[in-house]
Amino acid sequence: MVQLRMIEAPTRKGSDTRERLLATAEMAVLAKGFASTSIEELIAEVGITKSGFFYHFKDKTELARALMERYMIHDREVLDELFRRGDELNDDPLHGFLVGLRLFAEMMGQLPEAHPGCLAASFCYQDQLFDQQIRDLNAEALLVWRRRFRARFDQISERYPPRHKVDLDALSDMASTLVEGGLILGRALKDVTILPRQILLYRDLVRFTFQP
Amino acid sequence: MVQLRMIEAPTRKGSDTRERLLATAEMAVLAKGFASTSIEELIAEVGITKSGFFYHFKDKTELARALMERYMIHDREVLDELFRRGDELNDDPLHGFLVGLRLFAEMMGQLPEAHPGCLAASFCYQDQLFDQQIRDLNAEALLVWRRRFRARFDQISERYPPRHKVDLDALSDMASTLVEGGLILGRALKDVTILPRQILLYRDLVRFTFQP
DNA sequence: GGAGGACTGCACTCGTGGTACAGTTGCGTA
DNA sequence: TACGCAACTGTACCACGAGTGCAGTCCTCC
Repeated sequence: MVQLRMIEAPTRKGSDTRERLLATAEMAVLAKGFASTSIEELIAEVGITKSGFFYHFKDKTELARALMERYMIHDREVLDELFRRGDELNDDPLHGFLVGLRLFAEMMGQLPEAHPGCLAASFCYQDQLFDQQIRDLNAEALLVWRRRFRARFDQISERYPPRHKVDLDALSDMASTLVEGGLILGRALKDVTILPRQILLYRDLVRFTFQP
Repeated sequence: MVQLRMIEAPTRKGSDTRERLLATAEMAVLAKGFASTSIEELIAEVGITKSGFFYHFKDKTELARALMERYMIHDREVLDELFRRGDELNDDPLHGFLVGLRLFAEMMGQLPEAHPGCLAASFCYQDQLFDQQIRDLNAEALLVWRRRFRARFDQISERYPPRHKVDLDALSDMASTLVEGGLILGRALKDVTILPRQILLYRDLVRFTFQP
């Protein structure tokens, strides 16, 4: 997936047109939805012609797929950051994770104005517009979160056996659930504090669950 | 808001055309988004002409507003049900609430196939299509949840003072956050068990927070 | 029997996605 | 220095769906 960008990056005099199209499109899609994002507005913003657009994407569907792939790469970086920064401050899997969650909450609170939102959610509520391949990418983007959190909870469970029976898959999914839901509430209520506060509550739940 | 339906209900030979348009539109909007829901498909499904549609709604924006109003009425009924059924089985505010959450989880799990989704979330990710009035309705729909849950947590706190400092507004928002996020995950992963399991985890968090 | 609610029928305009394809520009390489 | 190719531009075109406007019809209740 990363290689995709390696193929087009070193060509010619840079040519970041494709990237600029994708960045512009992502903003527009999160604000109005995919269907209402017109090719005309994208090319006007980026400063190319319609033919230029269809040079980069054979049709609008391919734009959607490229958006999703780009989003997944970025998403993965955010996840890596979450786990890495906590762990480098703390060797213990539980406490490193708790530190990571706190940093994650801070990060989500420091975004400029209302967070733009999540492409996966946007696509999910318009999934009939897309083909199965894109829906699969969307599902995969969420499964990545589940697997990452689940692996961590398994690790934590070894050192800190949970005091009660816990649905660890649900606890793993709760992270993305709260992010998706928190972004929606944050946007609708124009309150950037909602998402970080949800994450801190999640942190409490994780602590209650594992800490002796 | 309820009166709106009283005005049109008793006229003529029933005439449920408007309601059928709204029901059809809601399904379509949740599947494809508002912009991609064509008036043509709605009238084809309901069996009227385009003129008939514009007799009921002066334009598409008014359809959006009517959808939102209809959704809020239904939403409120769901909320009432959640609190009422728990309380009629149990006088204690905490335990009544915990019972209500369990019933709510069961209700969400027994929906036919994948849950259709939430209009508020769909509209939120397409909010630039709508005017301020509709965005305000959308925010209000979410605030209703916050107020209802917050009032209940205040009530519970009196009898069961929380053991740690808790962000009660965040805990209240967590309900709608988990529902919104859970619907997204449930849809994207085609797994109806996700949402009920999130609600049960929420129930655990509430129990841990208040129960001595 | 007439008023009005609930439509139908028709004839438009306009914006946008999408197609097709020929032409242009400028950098890297042989 | 000529060639090739990436990265576009320009033009012309089609189909479809939102939305407008308005005259006409049918049925029911008073």
